[in-house]
Amino acid sequence: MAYAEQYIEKLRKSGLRPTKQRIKICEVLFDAEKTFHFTIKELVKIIENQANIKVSLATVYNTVHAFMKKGYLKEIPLNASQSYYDTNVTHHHHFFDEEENKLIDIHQDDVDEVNIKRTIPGKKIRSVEVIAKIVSDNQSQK
Amino acid sequence: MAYAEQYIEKLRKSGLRPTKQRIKICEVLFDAEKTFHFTIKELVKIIENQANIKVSLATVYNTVHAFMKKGYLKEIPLNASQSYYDTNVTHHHHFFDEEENKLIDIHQDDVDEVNIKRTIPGKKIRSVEVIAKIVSDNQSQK
DNA sequence: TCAACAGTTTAGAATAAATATAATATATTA
DNA sequence: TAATATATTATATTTATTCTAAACTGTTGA
Ligand SMILES: [Mn+2]
Ligand SMILES: [Mn+2]
Ligand SMILES: [Zn+2]
Ligand SMILES: [Zn+2]
Repeated sequence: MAYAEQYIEKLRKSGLRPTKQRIKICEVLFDAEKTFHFTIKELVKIIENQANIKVSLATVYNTVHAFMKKGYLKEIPLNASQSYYDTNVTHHHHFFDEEENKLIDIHQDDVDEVNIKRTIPGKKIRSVEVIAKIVSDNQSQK
Repeated sequence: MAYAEQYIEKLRKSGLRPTKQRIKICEVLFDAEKTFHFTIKELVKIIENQANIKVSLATVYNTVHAFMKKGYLKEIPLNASQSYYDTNVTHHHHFFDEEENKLIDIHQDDVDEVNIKRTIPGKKIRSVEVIAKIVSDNQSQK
């Protein structure tokens, strides 16, 4: 696996030693063809399914938090019952399908720059995120 | 209190009988000069402070949920550890001050209409919300 | 007016996400 | 490889939220 080097580097840059549990987590998170959104529970399930290695919840939480701090993962605030994470750390926005409970990326280029005319003294904007909630369009066709 | 009528109507429209606990909750939520953002814990504390009536957590949760369902309150997704609610149910956006953990309204007029060029087949957009995270601007003055 | 009923309140239990703990195990390094 | 620092894990704890079921209250129509 030629990717292992990259994972080890990501881990070290996150202040984490490369252990086999953490490298497994990296394989799931960063080896994917595409970026994806996940909850901790889903991540644990993926690891369990594709590995013969057991990783404790605590290790998963700690590793995910370290990657977030470093910017290798993003948290998407959606609802208060559970955290959603994103392996796509580029600046982008989201559709949230309220019926299927699923996040869909909207590329930055697909949203005109959000222009906020108001400012707060002494504060600067660090990030701007758009969440568009979508539902089935049951409009009868004209 | 001339407002009581309005509260009773709001409650009835939400499918709730007007009880003294629920009217108290209405007083806190809808009698304010201004709209505000709150967590359930904060709401319970406000009620405790300004009333000689005890309201259980379950009643607060149930009433808040009924008001949300009816559209008298909105939930603001911010982080997964706790729900934030908003008594401002008009279409608007938010700054989130990451240092003070505080939400600040951005009036709809202060944000140019968000133009999303991408669509999802069979789905329509129900709402679009912008959250701009802000931090102290420690830029040295030129 | 008031009994009967439907709906409400409440304390406490249950659930579930997230975090903390501390003993054991592993990675690093000299 | 020995010594040290760090990681892993099972388990406990914390906390937000929801559920439960018994006691209570608002409503309604006789
Ligand atoms: Mn929620
Ligand atoms: Mn929780
Ligand atoms: Zn995304
Ligand atoms: Zn608001």
